[in-house]
Amino acid sequence: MNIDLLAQPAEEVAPKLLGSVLTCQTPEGTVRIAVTETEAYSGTDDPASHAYRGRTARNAVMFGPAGHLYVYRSHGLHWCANVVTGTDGTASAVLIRAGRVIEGEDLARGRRGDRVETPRLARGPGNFCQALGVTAEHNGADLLRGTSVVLSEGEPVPAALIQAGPRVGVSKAHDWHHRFYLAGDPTVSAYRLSPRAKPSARA
DNA sequence: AAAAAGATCCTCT
DNA sequence: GAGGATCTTTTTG
Repeated sequence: MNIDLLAQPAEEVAPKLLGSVLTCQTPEGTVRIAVTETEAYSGTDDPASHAYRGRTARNAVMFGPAGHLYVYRSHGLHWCANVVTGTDGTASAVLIRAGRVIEGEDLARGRRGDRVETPRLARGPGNFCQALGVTAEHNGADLLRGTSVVLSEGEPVPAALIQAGPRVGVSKAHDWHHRFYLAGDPTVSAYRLSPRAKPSARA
C-alpha cells in the first residue's frame, strides 16, 4: 500500500480503501480480509470524531502519521480498527466497518462462533476485528512496515459499485455522507440511524 | 468522584 | 427491522 495514498484527508482515502486487504498474523494462524465498507472521520472539524475535542490517551494514534492502526474499545467489549490518514500532527482516520474473509476462514469462524453465517464473519466493525484477530495490542501498529497487521492492495473494485451514504451509529453529524461501501455486497452492515440522532439534521 | 454517552452486537418478533 | 444489554472512556460537578 502506498503511503502517499493514505496521507490525504480521510474522506478521500475511505473510498479508495474498498477492495484493499488487511492481513493479521497471530500464533493461531493468518487471516486475510478484503474491505467492503469504510467510514471517514476527521479531526476538530468533525463533531462525530473521537478527536473532535482534542487529543486524549485513547485517540493519540489518530494524531500521528498515516499508515498506522488506531484501535479503540466500543461499548465496553468490542474492538474497532481504523487506518490513520492525513499528515502527522493532524487527526483523521478511516474506520473499517466490514469485509469479506479471503483466507483463514476456519480460524475466523472459530473466533466468531460456529453458528455465524459466512457473510457475517466480518460484518460490522467489532466483528471485523474479532474475525481478523485485532485487539488493543495492535493499537499504533505500522501497517506498511510492520509484520503483525499489514495493509495491502487487493483486486481493484469497479468505481460504479462504490456508493456513499450517512455514517452508522453516530449521533452527531450523521448527515455527513462519509460512509463508503460496495453496492449489493452481502458483507456490508445494515444502515441504522443512531437512537440519539437529532431530528433537525437533514439526510 | 460520579454520571452520561457511545464510530456495537445479538436475539427475537 | 426493532429493542435492549453492557462496561469503558470521557466529561462534568
